[in-house]
Amino acid sequence: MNTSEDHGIAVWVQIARAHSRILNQVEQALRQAGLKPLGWYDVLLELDRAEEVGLRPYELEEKLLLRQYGVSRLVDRIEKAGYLKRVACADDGRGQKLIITKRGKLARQKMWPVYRGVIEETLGRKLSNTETADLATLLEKLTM
Amino acid sequence: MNTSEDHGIAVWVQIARAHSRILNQVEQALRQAGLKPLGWYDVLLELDRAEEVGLRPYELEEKLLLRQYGVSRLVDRIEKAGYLKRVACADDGRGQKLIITKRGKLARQKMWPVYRGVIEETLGRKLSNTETADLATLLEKLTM
DNA sequence: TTCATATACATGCATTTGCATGCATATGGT
DNA sequence: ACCATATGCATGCAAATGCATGTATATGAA
Repeated sequence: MNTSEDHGIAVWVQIARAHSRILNQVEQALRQAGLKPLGWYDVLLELDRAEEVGLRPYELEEKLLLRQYGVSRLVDRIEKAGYLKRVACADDGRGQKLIITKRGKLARQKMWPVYRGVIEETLGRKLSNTETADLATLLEKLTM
Repeated sequence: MNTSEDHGIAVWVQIARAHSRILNQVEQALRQAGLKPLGWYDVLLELDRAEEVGLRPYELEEKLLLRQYGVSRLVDRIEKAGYLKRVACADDGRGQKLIITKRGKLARQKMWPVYRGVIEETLGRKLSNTETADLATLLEKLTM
């Protein structure tokens, strides 16, 4: 009931507001550019980083904080678009490797400037470089 | 392409991660307690603050950053649960006033300690009081 | 080896969301 | 008063999501 605890709620409320605003802007910009939703970008980025080795669905789940069934079906859609391929996993008969395709890399490359543009514009308008850096530091502590 | 811009993306990524984690925790806690989702709380809080005067749906839309159809249907559900009533608007034939009921107030009161508990625990574990206050200040600048 | 349990992933079904559109009243110009 | 346009809210339909459960392989203990 003291001051610091009240700040806790304030932090959460602001996180939720910031998240909502920024996400809306990004999704709208992607949509207007005829591109895929942000979730696709996240997956493609991780797969791109993983190179030809690929990632297991459960790894994606952990990295992106998604639910198991969420990954399963998101991957379905991205696969149908031809942006990734599912390959049976050599050392685990239950599993599979997700590997980005050429077209997937292309798609991610097209999304990046739109995505980045919105973020920089949104944040740049509101915060100085120092404030942005400070904010990043504090948020990292929070999500560690 | 400079350092400050990279922080911008970092800030966004951390906001998204923090949001995801915290929201999951809150929703899970509410669910386990047999309570309604967080969206219901937000609506009930605003209506509670508005007292017997109530709020127009479009005001809720602005306050909570929801879409028009989102409000329309969320209000449908909350109304069906008996937590609010829709009243034709006196000075605008198109509109209506949303007014919280006794049961709605009760429902919000039950949700609050669960909600608050998760937030305080989640944030308290990771940040000092000073850091929490600083974070609140920076985020407020961002969402202003 | 055999069995119990855990892990990886998929899926049926209900609920929620997004998008586009519809309907009714309000408002401002003529 | 009349019309064009704007505002407030609802809703049909398709897509996405949540939850529970199913199937198959893996792992470890006996």
